[in-house]
Amino acid sequence: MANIAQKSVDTLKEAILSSIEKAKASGALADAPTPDFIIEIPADRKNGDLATNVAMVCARAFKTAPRNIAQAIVDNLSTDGTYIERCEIAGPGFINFFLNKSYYADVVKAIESEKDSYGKSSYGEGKRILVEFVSANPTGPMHIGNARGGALGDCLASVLQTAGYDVEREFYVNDAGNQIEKFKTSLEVRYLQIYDNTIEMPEDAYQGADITAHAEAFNKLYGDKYVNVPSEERKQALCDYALPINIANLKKDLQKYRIEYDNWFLESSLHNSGAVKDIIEKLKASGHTYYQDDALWFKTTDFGDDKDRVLLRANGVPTYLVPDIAYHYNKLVTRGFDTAIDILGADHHGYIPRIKASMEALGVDSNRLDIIIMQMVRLIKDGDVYKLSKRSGKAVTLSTLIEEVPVDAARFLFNMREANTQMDFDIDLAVTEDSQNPVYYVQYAHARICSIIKALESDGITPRECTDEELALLSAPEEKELINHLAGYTNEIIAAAKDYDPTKVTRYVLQLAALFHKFYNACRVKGDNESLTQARLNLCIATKIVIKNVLTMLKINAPESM
RNA sequence: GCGCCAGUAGCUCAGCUGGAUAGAGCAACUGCCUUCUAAGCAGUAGGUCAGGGGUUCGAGUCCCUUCUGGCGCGCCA
Repeated sequence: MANIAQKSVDTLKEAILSSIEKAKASGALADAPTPDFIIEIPADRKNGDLATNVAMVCARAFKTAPRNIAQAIVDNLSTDGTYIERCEIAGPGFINFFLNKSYYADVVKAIESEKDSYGKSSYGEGKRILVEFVSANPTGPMHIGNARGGALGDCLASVLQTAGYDVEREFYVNDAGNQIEKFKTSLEVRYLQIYDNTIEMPEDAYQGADITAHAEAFNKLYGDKYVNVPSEERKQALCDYALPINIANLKKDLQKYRIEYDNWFLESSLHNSGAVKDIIEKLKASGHTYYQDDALWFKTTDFGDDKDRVLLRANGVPTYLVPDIAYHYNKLVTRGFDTAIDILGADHHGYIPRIKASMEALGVDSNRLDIIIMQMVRLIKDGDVYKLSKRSGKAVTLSTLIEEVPVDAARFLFNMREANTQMDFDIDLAVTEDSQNPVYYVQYAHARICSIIKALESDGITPRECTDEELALLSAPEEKELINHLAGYTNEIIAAAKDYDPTKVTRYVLQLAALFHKFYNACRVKGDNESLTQARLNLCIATKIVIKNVLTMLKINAPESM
């Protein structure tokens, strides 16, 4: 798990620090504490491969002009043990550093020796993280927002795994509570309507065609057997029939979308085990509850929420909040995950303070619960907006989406936009098989590399290990930039894990593909110089490994030919 | 009214804890295949970073304010 890019920064930082100490000892710099400074990769390569602002941030502490400090640091700098070839002072006092040839050689060698593992790190220290995402109601099909949440959640889980966390993926099945009651009532009405068409469907019931289909299928199996039994018995029979089918369909659709969960956690299990009742007692014991108007209230205002929330209605029935609290308690305490991540739609953002308050009341550090809010998606087709409405019954479902759009494209496009920005998903773009579609741009780079390797092979040129001197031949700007970008992969994964933002990785691989295409056009692999050909071939292979690793992580195909 | 998210090129969006001349892609225009995949590359053009204040060596980035858009503000989930 070599991270050459990080090593180049770390060794440089040490060298700078000891240079400053040397300068202080000789009196060239004032003997004051050194403030924290950064080493960054400049946007413009003319400003070096690495640059530091150390001289500027020290100006005040050392009471010296930045450029003079920079000069003192450079004068005392020893680059032994670093990847630095030379440096220069520029602008208001930046020190710019240029990497030496062994840096580039080491990067290529590290990728080729680590192969599938390149990019992995131990950043997460094996901490256990539970990522809960989609968790769509089992009362109906999933919609387009679930497609975004699915792609983001699944890829976030993969990123965290790659960064060294112990990750589990989970789907929370709301198979209890009010939604299910509504589901039962809707099924009942549709079933009874088969025998008596004067019965009316309540306005707030599920109007979708899937409910009617369930009722008809149920009727085929049982006929009028459940027409003249008590309502409760009828509803239960209908639900026992339809709910498992719905859950199976959720699983099937998500599998097609390449999402496999470690756990399907049933809300009903929390009721059956008594966990829901327990949690009410625990909350009462915490002293943050009170009775008013016959209802039991949770004083979330004690924890900064803007109003208190009802736990038990006046009729004694718990609100959704109670099983939800029990569920999160189960994640963080019963099962002992270090961190739990929920991915929720923007319409649930008001929910964050109350659920965090509940953890605090129960003595659980609410920082262990991270909630990612995902803004809404609009579906665009033929330049028009497809309005999403679960009510209308003509909502665009996840399964329709992946019938129309290749899964590769859907997963890639949903992973291009950060979760907290609104997004338009353009169906026409997703099905386009040309350069407008970014997923093909990346896949094309991979296929192109495979093709080069094959072409060389048929000319009798097979890849072999290169010496450092041979790899040092990779000195064209296009080659250096490509290698630099390859070197940054591990840190990119770590940054994505740190920010819970898998979309960084998508943009990373897009940039990688662009740099490869530039390299391809500027530098011919096959040539008269055998050493150079081999060095470039090795660079191609390293690039191929990284593209493949990213796409595999995102569960997108990396085709050998296109 | 209050809260959350956003406003950057014609369009879709990057811009990491403040750093050097604000970047990509698409669309438009001009070039590049007798040699490894032209689903590619090179170049041109395109900007008051929504408006206004402030903080400092330095602000797209931080603070205040106004405007615009999305989403919330239930004993629904």
